[in-house]
Amino acid sequence: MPTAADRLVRTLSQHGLRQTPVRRSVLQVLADAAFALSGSEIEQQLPAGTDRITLYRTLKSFEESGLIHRVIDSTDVVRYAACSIECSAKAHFDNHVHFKCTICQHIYCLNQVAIPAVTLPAQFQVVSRDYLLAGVCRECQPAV
Amino acid sequence: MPTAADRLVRTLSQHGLRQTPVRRSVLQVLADAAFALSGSEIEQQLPAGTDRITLYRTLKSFEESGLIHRVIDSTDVVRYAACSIECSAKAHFDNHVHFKCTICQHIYCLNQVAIPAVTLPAQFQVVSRDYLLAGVCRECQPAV
DNA sequence: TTGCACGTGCAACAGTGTAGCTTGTTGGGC
DNA sequence: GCCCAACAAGCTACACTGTTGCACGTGCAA
Repeated sequence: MPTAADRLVRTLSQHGLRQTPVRRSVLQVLADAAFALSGSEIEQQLPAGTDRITLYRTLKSFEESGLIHRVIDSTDVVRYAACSIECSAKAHFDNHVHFKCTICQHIYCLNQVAIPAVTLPAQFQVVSRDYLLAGVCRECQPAV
Repeated sequence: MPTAADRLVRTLSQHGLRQTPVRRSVLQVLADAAFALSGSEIEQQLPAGTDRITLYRTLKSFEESGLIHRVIDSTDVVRYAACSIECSAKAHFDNHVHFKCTICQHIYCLNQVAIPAVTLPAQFQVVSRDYLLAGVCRECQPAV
C-alpha cells in the first residue's frame, strides 16, 4: 500500500520534477489544504528556515508543470491550489468555479461546479476563464 | 451644452465627493480609458508631480463611492475601471464580464455581456461574482 | 469671510515577488 | 559506487504596490 510520501514522490516524478525536501514539503502543504493558499500562508506551514525565494521559484515551476494553479482573488494577492489529478504542463483542467468566503477569507475550489460559457462579441477569442464568487461559505453561515 | 469638465464636476458632486484637481484628473483618466488601468498606469497619465499616495487614497474613496470598480486580473495587480453611470456607493452594478487580452494585456469591460449564474452546493451564499476571460481581443486578432 | 472637515503631500514602512550570484544536491551514465 | 552536468537552494539586494501617521492646505457650507 503506497504511503502519502510515496504519492508525493510519484507526483513529482510524473511531472518531470526533481525530488527535493522543499518540493515535497510545498506539495504536501498544498495537497493537505482544503482551500487556496497565498505565498506567505504556504511559507508559514513549511518547516522553519525554508527559504522564501526558493518557495516562490518552486511555486512557479509547479505552476508551469501543471501541478498547481493560480486562484485569482478580489484583492491583490495571488493564491495557489493543488490541481486536479488530470492536469499536466500541456493542459490545465481548472475549469471550475472558485468561492471566496468574506468572513473566513478562505477560497474554495468548487471542483463540481463548472464555469458556464458566455457568448462574446465577434472576434474575441477565449483561451481561459476564471469565475470567482464571493459570499458566505458553509462553515460561516449563521446558525439557524 | 455641458462640457467634459462640467460632467466631471457633476459626477463628483453626485457621489458626494469634493472638487479637487487630483480627483478631476484621476476621473478624467479613467473616463477616457478604453480598458482597466493599474495604479501605476493611472499615475503615468496624471499631471507630472501628482502624489502617488494621494492617488491611491483617491482610488479608494472613488471605489467606496461607487465611481469606479476593481477589476481582477490573473496576475497580482489590481486594476480599476470607471463604473457604469448607474453605480453608487449603495449598489455596484458591475455585473459584467471582463476580458483580458494575453497579447496587448488590456482588460476590457464587456458591459453588454452579463455574468451567467451558477448553481452552488447548498449553504453557499453568494454576494458578488467576478468572471474574467483571457484570450485574444479584437485588435490583436491575426489578419485573415 | 470664516471654520473645519476633508484632501494633499511627505517620510517611512510593510508585504510580495524577482534578479543575480554562489553553493549544494539530484540523478543519469559509466 | 563514483563522477559530473544540470538543476535547485539559499543568500543579498532590489523593485513594485500599497499603507500609515502626521503636518499642512483647501473646498465648501454656514
